[in-house]
Amino acid sequence: MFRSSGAGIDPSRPVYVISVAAQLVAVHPRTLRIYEEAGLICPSRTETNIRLFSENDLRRILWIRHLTQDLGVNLAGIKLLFQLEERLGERILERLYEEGSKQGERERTAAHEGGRR
Amino acid sequence: MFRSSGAGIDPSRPVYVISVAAQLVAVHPRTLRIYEEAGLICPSRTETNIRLFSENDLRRILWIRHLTQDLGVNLAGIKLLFQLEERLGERILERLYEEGSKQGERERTAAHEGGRR
DNA sequence: GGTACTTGACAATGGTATTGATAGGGTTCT
DNA sequence: AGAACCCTATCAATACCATTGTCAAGTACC
Repeated sequence: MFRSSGAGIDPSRPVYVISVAAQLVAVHPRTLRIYEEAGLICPSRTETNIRLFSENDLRRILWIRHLTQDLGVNLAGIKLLFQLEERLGERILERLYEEGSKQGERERTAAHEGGRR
Repeated sequence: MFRSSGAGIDPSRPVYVISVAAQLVAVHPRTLRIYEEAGLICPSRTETNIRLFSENDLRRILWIRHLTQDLGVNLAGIKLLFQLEERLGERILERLYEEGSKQGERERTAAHEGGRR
């Protein structure tokens, strides 16, 4: 049962070069390089130094986008959150996501576009 | 029943008006009001609506200053961290503080075990 | 009554996030 | 080989955020 989402079954497998990855998450390639400089993502590299992003990388990037665009957190804050998550060894951010989503629904039952890509 | 002298035996007791509190933490009173608007602090009020800050409030403010000035986290990120701490019911931020302070002194102890409970 | 507090508004300064363009050079594919 | 993409690095424009500052009209405390 393989998903239609282009998933090559292994979400940690590096497959997308930066231009493709940037399109998939709808940001500028420049932005992805900035995220990497900030230590928020760490895409694989080919032997010739070309970045390759996995599905996990993309999910992490979408997380960053959610935190920056929807919640207004800056990159320093996100880095701290990621460090925290690593230290605690928990998916603390998922709770925040749920709560964040609930906050959005609370005011009105917005017709909310579930998964976009 | 008098608590012995003024040093603030009860850290939750609201005692400082905004001008004094601002001096104690070396910020502008305007900044403290902004923190309150952002939901980062919640000082007590007198019956006539005057803000009164406790020692705990001051400690929290110093925390905010550390996160913003030293780590570059913005208020949205701090709010998220505080919410997170509340949800988890732990002093997760203290670990970050220790790690933040250790950043200058580490390189020595390779093992980063630490007392996890 | 004078000093300090309240909220609210407006603004200046400096920093961040994002996108964009550019330059010089390497990689991949046809 | 050539086209198209990648690399790093730099400069810049836009828009927003954080902090400080002030000014106004109103209330509280001594």
